[in-house]
Amino acid sequence: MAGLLDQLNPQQRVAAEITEGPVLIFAGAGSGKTRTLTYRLAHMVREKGVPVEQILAVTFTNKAAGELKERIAGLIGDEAKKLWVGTFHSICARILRQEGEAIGIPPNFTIYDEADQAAVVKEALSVLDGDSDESYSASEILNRISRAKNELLDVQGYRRTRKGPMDEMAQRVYAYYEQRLRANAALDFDDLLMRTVELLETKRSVLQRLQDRLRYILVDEYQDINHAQYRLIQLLGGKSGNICVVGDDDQSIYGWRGANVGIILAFESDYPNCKVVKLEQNYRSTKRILACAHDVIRRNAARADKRLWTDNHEGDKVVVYQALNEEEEAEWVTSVIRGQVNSGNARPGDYAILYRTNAMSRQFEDKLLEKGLPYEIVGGLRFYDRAVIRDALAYLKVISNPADGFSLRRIINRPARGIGAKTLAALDRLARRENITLLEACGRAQEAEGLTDRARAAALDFHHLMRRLADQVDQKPLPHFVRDVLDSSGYLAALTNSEKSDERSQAEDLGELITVAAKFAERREDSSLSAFLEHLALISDIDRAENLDSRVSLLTLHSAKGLEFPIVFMVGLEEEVFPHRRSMDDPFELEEERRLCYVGMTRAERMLYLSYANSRTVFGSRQRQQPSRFLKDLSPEHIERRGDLEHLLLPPRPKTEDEVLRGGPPRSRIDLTALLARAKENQSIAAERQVAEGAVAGSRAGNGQRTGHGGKAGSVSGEKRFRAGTKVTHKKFGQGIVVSASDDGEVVLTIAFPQVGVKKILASAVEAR
DNA sequence: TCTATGGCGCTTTTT
DNA sequence: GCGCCATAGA
Repeated sequence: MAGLLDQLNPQQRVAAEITEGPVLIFAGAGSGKTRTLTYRLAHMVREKGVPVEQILAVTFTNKAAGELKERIAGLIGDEAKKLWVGTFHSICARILRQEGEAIGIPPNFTIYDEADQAAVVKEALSVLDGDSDESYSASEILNRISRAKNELLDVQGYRRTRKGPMDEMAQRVYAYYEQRLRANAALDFDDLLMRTVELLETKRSVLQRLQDRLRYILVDEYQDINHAQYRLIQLLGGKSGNICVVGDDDQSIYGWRGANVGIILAFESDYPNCKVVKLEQNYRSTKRILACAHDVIRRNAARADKRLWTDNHEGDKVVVYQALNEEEEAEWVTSVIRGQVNSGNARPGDYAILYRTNAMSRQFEDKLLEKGLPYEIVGGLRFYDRAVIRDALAYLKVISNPADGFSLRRIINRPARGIGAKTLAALDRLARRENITLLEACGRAQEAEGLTDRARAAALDFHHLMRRLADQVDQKPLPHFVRDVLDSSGYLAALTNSEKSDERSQAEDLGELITVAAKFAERREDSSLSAFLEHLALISDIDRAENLDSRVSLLTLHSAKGLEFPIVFMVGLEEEVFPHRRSMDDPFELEEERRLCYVGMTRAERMLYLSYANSRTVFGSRQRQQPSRFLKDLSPEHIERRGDLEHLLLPPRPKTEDEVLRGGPPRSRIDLTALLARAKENQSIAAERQVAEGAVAGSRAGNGQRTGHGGKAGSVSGEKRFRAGTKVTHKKFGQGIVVSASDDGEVVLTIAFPQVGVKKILASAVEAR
């Protein structure tokens, strides 16, 4: 049998063969990185005799961890199960559950997510900043605390680095915040890393045990790690020195959350005896796609020296589409998809629509639904962010960790039990005075001062309820227990019996949570409540996505990292959208935006479409947009421009005196003849679509994956069939031409009026002529 | 104590 | 254009 590594190209092979000592692998986009790592690990186990349990692999997402494990299992079989693969956060959580007590962390600690963190910071601000008239934003402060923790700075350390009054306040909040988290036996995301480092730095025996056990360490996406993560790897790998890191500085896109590209660039000086391997052959994209991606990234100054190349086909030109507005952009994107799917050239699962911010997903979702295309949205309005779900989880968190007073506050009066702010304050005073938890204070409510008998009884009842539930936690399978909690707390009943339909739909969300618990219990060996809560805290949006292969994927550019799709649409390529407004005044952040653009483009295998809109609704008002600077970097010979509207604009006529005074129109006028031609183009697309809709009618309802979005029935445009190109008259704006029509229960037409501009108008307000 | 209303600020990106 | 928060009223 030929050696495992014969399956690799020469560079990949080198990367896989060097198993001892520090190794830095620069793996360009689409260079077969996962394949190389899979073979590397299989080779270590199979041919070098490395015991599987001595290997630790760190990936960026849980999904990537699962995939790596699966692929290795394909080469070495069941032994792969013993491999420890996970994200930094999940690995640290596991270490701290097992060993954290050595530094005072109880094993049942709760993980606070961003919303929990914000609640603590807000409390801190109201306590510390109560009388001052300066107000600081909680998110800004939180950001600073997070940065400090990523830099491994505790409150004292942070004090030394602080500069302005904001830091002064942040440092005071930080101190308060830490005290509250500890009192509630809670850790935030950053603590998972920081406190693991603290554990390893202060408890030598723990460090040694881990170093002896984990003799081979592999870190993926090394360009996106922060200082705490860097230190962690340094500690764990400190004895064996077998540290293999993989990354691509051109794909570093998490600087905003403390990641530091400098870390990967400094690896060679950190480990002077390290071997460096570059994987530069791309197997994913066409020559043209790579050329365009290179056009964008080459403008960044600080890059490691490398250049991606490919043997793949030249491919089609990259399409750059100029849309009228965001709605027409979505219309175009989805028409192209519909057309290609109908012609049998592609399946919905081949497509990804990538955007800069989650808020942009909406138009695309609407249009996909309208066209009967199945889709899956990654991220955005998250299931676990819904208030009901957070409440339900708060119950579970209190049961799992009775010290968690923040979660307790959330639920103590939900459903209403007559425990309001006043009662709570009295209980809180008692808890502080007696140095007990808030839950214990409920149990000793008779000692609290200034409470009515009714309030005391309510607090005692609540305490009794939580005690009873806590006693049952290990007696029943997880999904049963979750149901019991929701039942006996009265929470589920209160919603199920509600007269309000939105509350009944919340009850359904709770049902969904029970399903999630059931699935979790099915798949996991450890299906304890605390394992469940940890899982929920540490899975990412992308981990939850299950149907990216069979549906049109909608996701942010950030979420797309590490993925690939045959056909990619990058949308909203406009100044202030992408590059984002908040990045535009900082050259470093601009470089990161550019890398993000590069990451997006290199996701595409066969075909890449880039689009931008002339105008877009931002915060509810219409704005004129300029094409993104990234588009200007593309070589003309590799792109094909479509939908160009510039020539449609005529110079504005001079303002009348009256208009000057009122500051009113004119703006640029639109060339009606040219627009008509454009509208006809849309019309033929629309006609094509109607044929297509006939074919898929019936399979339309319930295509969308995201719950909570009411599915629309398949009406196309109401009784009056307005289509693109129809000439209409409006009593105020005069004559115009329909550009597109949409149906949200009411038919809304986008109409171009030569004198007035483009307006959205109810179909009922115009006459066809 | 709970609920309805209006004002205001806001969106990067996520483990 | 929407969701959160503060405020006022029942």
